[in-house]
Amino acid sequence: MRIATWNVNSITARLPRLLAWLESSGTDVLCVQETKCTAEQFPAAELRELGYESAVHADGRWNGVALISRVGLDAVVKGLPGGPEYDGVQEPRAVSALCGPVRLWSVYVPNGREVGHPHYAYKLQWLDALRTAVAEDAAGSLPFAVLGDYNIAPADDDVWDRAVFEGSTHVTEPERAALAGLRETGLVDVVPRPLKYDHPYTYWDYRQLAFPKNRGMRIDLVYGNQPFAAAVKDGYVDREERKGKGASDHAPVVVDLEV
DNA sequence: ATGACATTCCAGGAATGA
Repeated sequence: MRIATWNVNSITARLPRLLAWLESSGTDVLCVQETKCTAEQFPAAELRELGYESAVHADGRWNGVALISRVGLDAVVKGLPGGPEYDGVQEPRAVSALCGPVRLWSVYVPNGREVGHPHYAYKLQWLDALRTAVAEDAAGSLPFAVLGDYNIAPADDDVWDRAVFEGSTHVTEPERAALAGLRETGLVDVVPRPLKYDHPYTYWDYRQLAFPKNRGMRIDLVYGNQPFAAAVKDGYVDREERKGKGASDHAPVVVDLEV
């Protein structure tokens, strides 16, 4: 069973690439972030033609998450239970479902903008709510994983130049402590292998030739519980999908399971 | 360097991203 997570940066803009990639990669379940569409605009019909069902949690131009599966999509949960509000609304940043033998979450963790910004406090609150929401399944005996754009580089080695990120979000101690808190529930960081160079970066800025210079970050993560991690046979970052015109600024992270 | 680049909504420019 092949599962993957990919921040597509607009599923509408990425649709031709998404459909082609689903077929060429043979992905069974894809966790999507930043759909940037309403639920009505989501391309469920095009995906159904390829044999995939969709669970969508989206409300407009920002955020939006989905699960796309051809191996079942049951017991769908939309939204983060107990999640905080930003500017009075619960943004669509989490969706969960049972996909065949494994329960998966697709999450889009708030960016945080700047250290000290209200969005940064919101990011930490959101991660705390995520920990509470997944704790029971994380400690359970069924395979379970939380995949998505965490907007945090777990270690200094996960950014191309630590000095460049000094004092900015994505690398601060409180953000990394929130990730450690998630791991304390029983989740482990399933680190993919890079297909080129020596760091499994998953994001490269569109500007200043960041991708060809491999100035990237590893911020798209697969956090699985012990039964999930034990079933992992392989994992890699599909950097080929970051190439060329019309690419997202994130590459898919692919994980193969033997379940 | 109030940037770069891409996307959305909406009609030139703001908002967001990391």
